[in-house]
Amino acid sequence: MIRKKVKLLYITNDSSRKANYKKRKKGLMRKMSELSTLCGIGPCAIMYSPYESQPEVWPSRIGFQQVLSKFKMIPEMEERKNLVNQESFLSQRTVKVVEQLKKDYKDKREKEMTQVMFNNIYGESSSSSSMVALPSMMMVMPKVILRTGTEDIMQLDVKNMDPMKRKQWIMELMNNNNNNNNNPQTHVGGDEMMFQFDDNINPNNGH
Amino acid sequence: MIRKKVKLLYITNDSSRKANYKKRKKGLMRKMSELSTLCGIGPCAIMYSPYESQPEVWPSRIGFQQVLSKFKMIPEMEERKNLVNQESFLSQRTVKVVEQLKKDYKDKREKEMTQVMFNNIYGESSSSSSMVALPSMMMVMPKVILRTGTEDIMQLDVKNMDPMKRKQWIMELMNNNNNNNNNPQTHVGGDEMMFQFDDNINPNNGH
DNA sequence: CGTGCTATCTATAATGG
DNA sequence: TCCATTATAGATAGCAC
Repeated sequence: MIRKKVKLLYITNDSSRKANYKKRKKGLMRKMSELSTLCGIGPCAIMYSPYESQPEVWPSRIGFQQVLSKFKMIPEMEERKNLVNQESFLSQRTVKVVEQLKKDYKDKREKEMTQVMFNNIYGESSSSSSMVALPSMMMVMPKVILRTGTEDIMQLDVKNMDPMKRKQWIMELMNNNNNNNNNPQTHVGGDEMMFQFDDNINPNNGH
Repeated sequence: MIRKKVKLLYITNDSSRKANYKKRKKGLMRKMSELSTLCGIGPCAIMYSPYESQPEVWPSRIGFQQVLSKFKMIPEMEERKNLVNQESFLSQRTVKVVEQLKKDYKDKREKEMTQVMFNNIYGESSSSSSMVALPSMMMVMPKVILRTGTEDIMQLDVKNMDPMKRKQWIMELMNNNNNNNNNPQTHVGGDEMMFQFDDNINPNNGH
């Protein structure tokens, strides 16, 4: 019998927490199953817990694999471009630079990452050290991922970047946090670039 | 008002199915969030649907990757540290710096990301653009994620980074590929830094 | 199409075995 | 520790707009 409404806090009691976990996991899996049936979609989930040696995977490792294989690490570039612009997460200048980089590397990166992810996950059982089994393309380092928003991820391969672009990008990165004023203008002067960003975003959607 | 208990069958009516999907997806995400909070675990889910151009991913693409990384390969942090060294993904110096940064920001970042994702998901219903409803902390840019291996992700908040560390890190990043020799010295010249990159990486792991 | 409502169904907190 | 119970909190189907 429920005595109180849920307090959304970490359950400190070990056994209580575990019991709660098992109950809710069951409910969660049922919900996923229902959603799958009702709407004909293929959701999947993973849960790691200290209570089980193996991660909970739904609908199954096979189903999981199938869904994952579709997973694209990089969303539509066009959509993101607009988003970045509209919300002014980056200055126009940065957007310009980054967009160019994205255009250059998008397809290549997508394919590589998807493939690597796939291999990475399913190479597990056959090798005790999967890292060394990774495709050689993953050996080139570093990669940099720039988050421009919650879901807005850009993967930039610094190594394979054009030298000029790389320099540009890095300068952008380094100067990004220097200023809090509202001047969106970017002073670009070759090797002496100054970038100014506005950290105070004012979404213009009225809420 | 509910008129009948759910018939667990595929909903043939398109709009009804979509409406059902959205409602249940929201509920599912909430349940996951609750489970995450209550039990301190890191579940993740991905949903493909014809209703959205992008797959729904929870807690985020980043979180998704992080959980996936556990699912598959990443042994322990210590092992990875050695692995990185052994395979010369990064110079000794870079490893050192990066490890320190990870220690400094890991926990903070994780908590923020989880919270932000939760808000993002649940701000959805009250706003046509959930992105702008994100806590202001997400507005600070950029974040940099350094991939030191397939799944080895470090999230560094460049803006909030200590100035010295930021500089250090960035210099490391920029100089990472300069030398395959063992000279850890980095030429740092304040505002007049020189950037050099060596595009020909030769991982010494033999393949 | 989406949002809000609410009667009704479902999940589950606390308990007992 | 696990399973069963049960009353209450929470999720949501159908409808109005």
